[in-house]
Amino acid sequence: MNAKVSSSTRRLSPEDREKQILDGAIKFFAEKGFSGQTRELALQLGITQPLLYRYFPTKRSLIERVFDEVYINKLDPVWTQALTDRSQSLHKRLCDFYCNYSEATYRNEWIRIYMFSALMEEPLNKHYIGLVEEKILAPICMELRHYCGLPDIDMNAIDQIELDHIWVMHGGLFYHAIRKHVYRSRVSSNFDEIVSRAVSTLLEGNKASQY
Amino acid sequence: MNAKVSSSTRRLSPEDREKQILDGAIKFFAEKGFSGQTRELALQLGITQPLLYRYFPTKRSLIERVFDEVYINKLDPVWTQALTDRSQSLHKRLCDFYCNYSEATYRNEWIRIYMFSALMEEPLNKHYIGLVEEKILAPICMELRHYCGLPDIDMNAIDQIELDHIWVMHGGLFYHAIRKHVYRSRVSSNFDEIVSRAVSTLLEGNKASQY
DNA sequence: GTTTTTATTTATCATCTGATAAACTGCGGT
DNA sequence: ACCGCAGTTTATCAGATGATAAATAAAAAC
Repeated sequence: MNAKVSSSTRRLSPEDREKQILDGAIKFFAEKGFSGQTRELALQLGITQPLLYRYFPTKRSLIERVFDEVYINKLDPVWTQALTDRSQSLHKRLCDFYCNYSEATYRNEWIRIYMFSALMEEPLNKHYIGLVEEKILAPICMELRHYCGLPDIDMNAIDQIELDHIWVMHGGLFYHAIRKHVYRSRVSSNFDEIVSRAVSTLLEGNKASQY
Repeated sequence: MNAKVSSSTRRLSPEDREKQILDGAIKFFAEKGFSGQTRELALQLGITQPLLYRYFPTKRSLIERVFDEVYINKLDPVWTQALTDRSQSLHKRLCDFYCNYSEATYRNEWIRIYMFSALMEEPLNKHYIGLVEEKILAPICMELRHYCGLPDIDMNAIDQIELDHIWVMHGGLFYHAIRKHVYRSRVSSNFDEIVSRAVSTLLEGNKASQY
């Protein structure tokens, strides 16, 4: 009558099983947070709980593999280089950048694990913030100055207020992803349009205001 | 030699003890999240764990009291009314509003508990978002239209794109608080200045771009 | 086809954790 | 000074939870 159900209890190669566990763990911890229990994760994977410990010595080690997997190479140097390529209009550069960037990072698992890890004081977060300020926000500050006809000065001279001003747009766009994946609100699906308006507002607003 | 240490084991009136537990629970859960343990909370309060259960029948009930305590009456109707008072400049109205609003809500416990509860799918969050859109963002949309010389139309006609555009500034300012209290980054302490710049950028940027 | 290897499961441990009951102790009333 | 009420603690339970060891079974080796 019931042929042995194909999927669940199949024997996998270690590589496949490890990958399956890791992928499942990403989804699982993104949903439940890191206090989610190993038994529930195993159930969701269709395996027994002790099998997890064949591939990962501790729950903590699995969580750290999750971090590695989710946050490696998501910030492509090509995008950040393109930010400073003045042969394109700044509007286009910023729109292109945020479309690429959001594609890679404004994803359900990425956003939720990021917020969980930040609340839990995981070092991951502080490291990433430093990267964002250095590779994205500071360059945007410089380009915005140039766009507004202000003198270029040394990168080091970018002060906290100026950085925080750019953070408002950057954070505002990031917050769109928070609303979608953390709050699970209904948000406009046309993110490109949101980006385009935010960028226009930033550029025209700053040109008009001239701090 | 050791006089009985004064503070810890003092007998309190039920009202005082309940308040002490509630206040302690707010700080505790804001820090550790709702998976924080009752024994650790009790230790932090300088009382024993079973005493918690004299004042709150379950851990869950304590958490719900924490929600009540942190989120009641933090959105003063006076502020939102002031948003639409056209005898003041829109710039001043928005700055005043965000200074008041941030004073009340961009606090460590508020922000952290809010993010924890959102990740945990607590209904608190969705309720609050609805309030923000209705009482804050939609009115701002209307005022911004007026400021840009666009025709006032029915509130219902505000579409998702328009709302999401305002969300970028609102979320960007909120994100400043996330950076401070969740990421624990160094942020500029002069929040009024950040608000003023963000508001100017929004107003001038939209006037210049005219969607 | 038998043996060997190893992926997977069953059974189990030690500790943690929310919750309860009984014992204890400080304070007010008489 | 004694008694009784009520705030607090000690002792403890039952189920949960991360982790381990032994048993099982499926694939590989011969």
